[in-house]
Amino acid sequence: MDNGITISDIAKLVGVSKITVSRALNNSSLVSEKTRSKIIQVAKRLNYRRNLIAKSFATRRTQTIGVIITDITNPFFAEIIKGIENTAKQKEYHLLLGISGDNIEEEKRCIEDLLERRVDGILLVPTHKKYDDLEHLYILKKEKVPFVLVSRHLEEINTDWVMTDLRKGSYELVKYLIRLGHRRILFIVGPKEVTHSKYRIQGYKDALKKQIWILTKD
Amino acid sequence: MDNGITISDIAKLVGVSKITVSRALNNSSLVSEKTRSKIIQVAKRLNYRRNLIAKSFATRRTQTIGVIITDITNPFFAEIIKGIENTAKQKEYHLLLGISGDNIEEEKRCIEDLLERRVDGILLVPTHKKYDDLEHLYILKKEKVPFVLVSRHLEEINTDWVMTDLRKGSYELVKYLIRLGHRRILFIVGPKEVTHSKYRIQGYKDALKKQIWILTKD
DNA sequence: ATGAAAGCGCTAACAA
DNA sequence: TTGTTAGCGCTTTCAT
Repeated sequence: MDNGITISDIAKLVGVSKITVSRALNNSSLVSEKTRSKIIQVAKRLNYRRNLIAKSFATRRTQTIGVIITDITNPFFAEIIKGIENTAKQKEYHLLLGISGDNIEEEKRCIEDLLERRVDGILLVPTHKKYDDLEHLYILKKEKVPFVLVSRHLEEINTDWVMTDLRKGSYELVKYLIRLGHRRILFIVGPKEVTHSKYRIQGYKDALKKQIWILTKD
Repeated sequence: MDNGITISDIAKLVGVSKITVSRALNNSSLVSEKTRSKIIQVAKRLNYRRNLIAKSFATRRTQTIGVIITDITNPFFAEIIKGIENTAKQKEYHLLLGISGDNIEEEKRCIEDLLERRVDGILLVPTHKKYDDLEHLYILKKEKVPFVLVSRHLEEINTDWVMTDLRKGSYELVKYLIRLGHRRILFIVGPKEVTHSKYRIQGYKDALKKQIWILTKD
């Protein structure tokens, strides 16, 4: 599976210690340019490939962030993943993917999995189903796992979150229709106990309240 | 980040050796039921969580498969990811995600990343752009990394691959139109140097050759 | 600028 | 059934 070359092999060939090889390969300033270039040269010749598992084990950091979404088939989330992956890549981070299927039990399992795998942090799109069991999120807080909620915000959990401005979105939408001259606007939303729906309805109402639009046309 | 509990802690508390704890937690039959239940009980009490990094390091297996796709925004690939994740989960495997952006250099980088992270295998949707530099795939072969090509097949690389039957697909498509009575059928495909297009054109021609359809109607 | 020793948390191989 | 020893490949700490 791997070619089996480790820093020890390089160290022997170059005639230095493992740690010097490690330093050279990690751009530490504690290595002379001469030894560094020698080391890098040998590393290339042997097709050395760092073992990130060993590194993670030693440093206790995985350079990995776990991403849990409800449904990758939803273009909205696909787009989000794309964005995450893009900036993660720039920071040399990797993505461990979990799909909850919008199911609370599965969501919990995903989180446990990611913790076992020692991700450095978690991005979570929580289930949209109503649930009162927030234990898994409290665990994240308690164990100081950095995490941010995506696309849904839970009042009870004090953590960072990102979300589209739904209220403003539907406000703009309705405003647009009003400007076109429409007066009787039917607004169809999802289940009204879901916060998303509430925000949207709010925006709808906002717009209706300002029927002023009809007159001003900007 | 983690709660810091290791099998050593459990071992001390229960009064057994680490390896016994390890065995108990891994459902080995080399532990008496009595000790096992004691161990599991203590593990639960301490909120023990296995360190999969340490395990991977020791066993040299990560239980992770790398998936490289060109574009997650494409519903076709999103659907594929969903399927992969679904069966991976059942086998207690995890997905490390790479997005190549349909770019050969990025594809190479993704592969190198996954190898550094010591994935157990790779599923690759290769770039659809024409390229002659297959070095990275040869490396996979040489180092015996299990990998399978998805949605594109490269003649030069002797490996497993999965793909939709494009030829049959467009054959069915055209056959359908013919049966409806259409005679002059325009067929629009992508760049014709892409194998995908070739297959589709082939299916188109297949159908035209059998204009028999018109008569038989099944 | 370089190195020696220890350790990260687990499992493999061998004993008992 | 249980334990001992060693080791996975790297980094950390402390010397030199």
